[in-house]
Amino acid sequence: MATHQSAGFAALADPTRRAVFERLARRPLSVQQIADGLPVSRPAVSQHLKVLAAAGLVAHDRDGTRRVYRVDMRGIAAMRGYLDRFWDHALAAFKAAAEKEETDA
Amino acid sequence: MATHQSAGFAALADPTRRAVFERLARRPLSVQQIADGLPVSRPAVSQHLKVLAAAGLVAHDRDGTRRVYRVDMRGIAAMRGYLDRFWDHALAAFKAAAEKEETDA
DNA sequence: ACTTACGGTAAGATATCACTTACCATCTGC
DNA sequence: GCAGATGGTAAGTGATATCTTACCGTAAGT
Repeated sequence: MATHQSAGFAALADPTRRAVFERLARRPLSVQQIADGLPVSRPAVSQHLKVLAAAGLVAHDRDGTRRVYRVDMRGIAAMRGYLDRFWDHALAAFKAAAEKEETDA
Repeated sequence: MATHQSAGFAALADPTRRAVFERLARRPLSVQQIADGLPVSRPAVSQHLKVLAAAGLVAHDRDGTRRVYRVDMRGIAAMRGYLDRFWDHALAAFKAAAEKEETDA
């Protein structure tokens, strides 16, 4: 999973798909409800949800024929973990460089 | 910048480009050095670096005719900030749901 | 059983992306 | 000034992504 990061970043790279994700973050919605709020067709929304689900960023519950989608924390956690690694590393390198600068001066 | 998140996610969505970024995280490298360690041509690396730079994920210093690229913390910070918003929100919603579940039971 | 609402999937068109080779500009050292 | 090294950019190509319409399956209500 740690080597599979493409899915998450690719999922949030598309503006329409990120809009879907952001709306689900506000509150769970059905497919139709998402489509109503966006300038794309319902099948397009279904396809976006498929990509988001594959990245672990959304999940859904059934309610009759409806599917209520919601954000899935696991995907967010994976992406945060990936970025945190580089953040920590870059921060450590920055601090080391700053201290070296100070010692040299 | 906060509404311009596509650049960062799109930049890290491509496996080759993410490989470039990860190598720069280990240590600063010239364009040629990056290309030597990857199965793509040097111009391809230049193009990837352009995308990463536009997303604020890398920067470079001059050393004669060479350009030594390094990671730029600002881009990482922006992406972390974006994800953290959703993380905090999802975590709060999860806790609220868990407590409600407990109250109902 | 029939109708309606909901939503996933297929097929196809257009746009965008990542890569290549070719070319050009800049800086260094002789 | 010349030669070599370094790297950005242009043009073209093949692959991929996103969208559309059309179609099909499933669940609920009458």
